[in-house]
Amino acid sequence: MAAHQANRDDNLIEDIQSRLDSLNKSERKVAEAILRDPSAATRYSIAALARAADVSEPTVNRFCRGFSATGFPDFKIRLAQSIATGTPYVGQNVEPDDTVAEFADKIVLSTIASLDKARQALDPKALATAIDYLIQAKQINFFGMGGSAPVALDAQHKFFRFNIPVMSYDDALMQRMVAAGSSTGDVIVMISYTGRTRETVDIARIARANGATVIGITNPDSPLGDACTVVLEVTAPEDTEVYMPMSSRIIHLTVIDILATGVTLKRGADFLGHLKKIKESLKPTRFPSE
Amino acid sequence: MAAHQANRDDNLIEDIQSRLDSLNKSERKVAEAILRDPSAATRYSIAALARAADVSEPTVNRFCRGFSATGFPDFKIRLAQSIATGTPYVGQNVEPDDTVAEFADKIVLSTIASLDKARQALDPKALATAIDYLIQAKQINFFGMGGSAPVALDAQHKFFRFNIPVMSYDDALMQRMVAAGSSTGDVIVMISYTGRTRETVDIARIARANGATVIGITNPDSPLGDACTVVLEVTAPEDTEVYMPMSSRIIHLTVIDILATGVTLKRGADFLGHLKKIKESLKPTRFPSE
DNA sequence: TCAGAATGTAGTAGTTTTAAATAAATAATG
DNA sequence: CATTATTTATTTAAAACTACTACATTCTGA
Repeated sequence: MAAHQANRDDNLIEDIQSRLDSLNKSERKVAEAILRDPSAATRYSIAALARAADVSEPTVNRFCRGFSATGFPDFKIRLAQSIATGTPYVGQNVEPDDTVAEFADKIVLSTIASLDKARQALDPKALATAIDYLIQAKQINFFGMGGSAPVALDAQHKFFRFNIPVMSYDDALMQRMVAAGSSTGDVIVMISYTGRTRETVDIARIARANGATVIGITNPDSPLGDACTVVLEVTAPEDTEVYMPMSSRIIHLTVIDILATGVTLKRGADFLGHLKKIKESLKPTRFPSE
Repeated sequence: MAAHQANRDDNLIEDIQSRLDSLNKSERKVAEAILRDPSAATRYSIAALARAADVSEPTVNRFCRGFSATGFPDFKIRLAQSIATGTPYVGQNVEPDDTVAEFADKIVLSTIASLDKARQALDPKALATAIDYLIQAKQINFFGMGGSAPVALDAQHKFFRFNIPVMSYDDALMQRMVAAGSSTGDVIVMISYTGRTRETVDIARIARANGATVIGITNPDSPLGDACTVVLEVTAPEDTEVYMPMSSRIIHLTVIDILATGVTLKRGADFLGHLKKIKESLKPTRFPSE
């Protein structure tokens, strides 16, 4: 039952952009006027927007209905909602001559936007299944290579506090060895943005052949996705322009947070005491909080 | 008349909550009606909201102006904007009996909220300074202990692609040794959530005594903050209830992204070719993207 | 030229805002 | 302590504005 309910708060601005081609002359003028400065558009009256787009008021109204709003005010509300998440810099990439303040904003906002997308795409059922496996695990291993290695390490840190044997590996050889030596009751969490690294897929297959449970934090339509027991799909943004993984890792980390929280909750309240003890063990190493 | 002002894109819902006490009877009724279901409030007309709050229309209008809106429609827009970021679960923590879907949403939304806060708090000037130091660095070292170790590792991965000698250390002893062996032209980036770990502060002092530049990604009002050449302040949320660092790491990573992007941009366009080459070198290890 | 779609005009219904009037609350005075 | 004055809060009612509907006009392509 994937059945993710009605994409209520889907991003309106992106919607407008993607439908730009299929609009007729006047409506495109409206679309362009809005995209020129979306946040200003939320403050316009229908008359003001009509003037800005150089069309008549009913055209604006028709445009709004075209995006399944009941009318102009409703459209403005939806536009406003999509702005907070949907970035003031409408899906704009970092430009070479941006100021520091500008590109810093762009980066943070695009990260926020991808988190929001991930939120809508995450499947609670798959998460619940993954959490169940983790709770019952005899031993947990996090595998991540390259850019995903830090994510795996982070997961290790988090789960270490749970008193379960947990390790992370960033090296294909070690991963292969661990996978080969695994058995029923072991859980291996594989973190990969593309899900297309050959080694990774091999390793997942080996682990499963040995009876281990493999949880994938990756793209669901990938060879790795197919090889996993459960896939936590992370259809992350493309990150195409910049040649570095950016938001994907952050989404992966957030998924780790969710898993860790799920385990904590399911373990029950007494367990919180254990976490507190660990936290307090760190106190002597710190300066007092003035 | 309260001296509240110009908190432009500060979270309106939080604002309303925090000012609840300082409102008079009727206006509080309005506030409560809105908080009862903020997203419904965005769809109400002034008459409907007045009825829901059991007051007259002008009262609602005055209420809106009290929150520095020009009127009711403007207020609704701002409310709508703050809903996207400002979480449906208005500042709520994860509860033991939340469903998976619920707490997953809460975690993602609170992460989004802290990113947005961080965005407003980040100082572009400090960022620019840090980027300048990084560009001129002979060598870069990222130091992070415990929960910040993965962040340091991630930074190493990112900066490795820049062709600068870069390392990361998660171990206090190694950090101390590297700091002791550092000299002018070396840049050390210290990542710490609290900025109060004794060791960390020591290490920063040693490094500076040797002429190295120390960039701190940490709390600015901390001993570590004082010991740094530049501080990138990250007044992260408290994460108090759950005994694990959550959003703080993510903000740290985002700051790393910003620094890396800044370095890329300042290095100029020809440098993008270099990044592309690295990316392409990974192709043979992958399954084709069908 | 004509059908059909697209766009615009003008009037109407609906909503918000303003301004003046009333009610409530607080302070001051006998 | 009661009564009145004064301020503050709230509403009623009218004015201003905004968005919507129905119809007229203008385009477009056959």
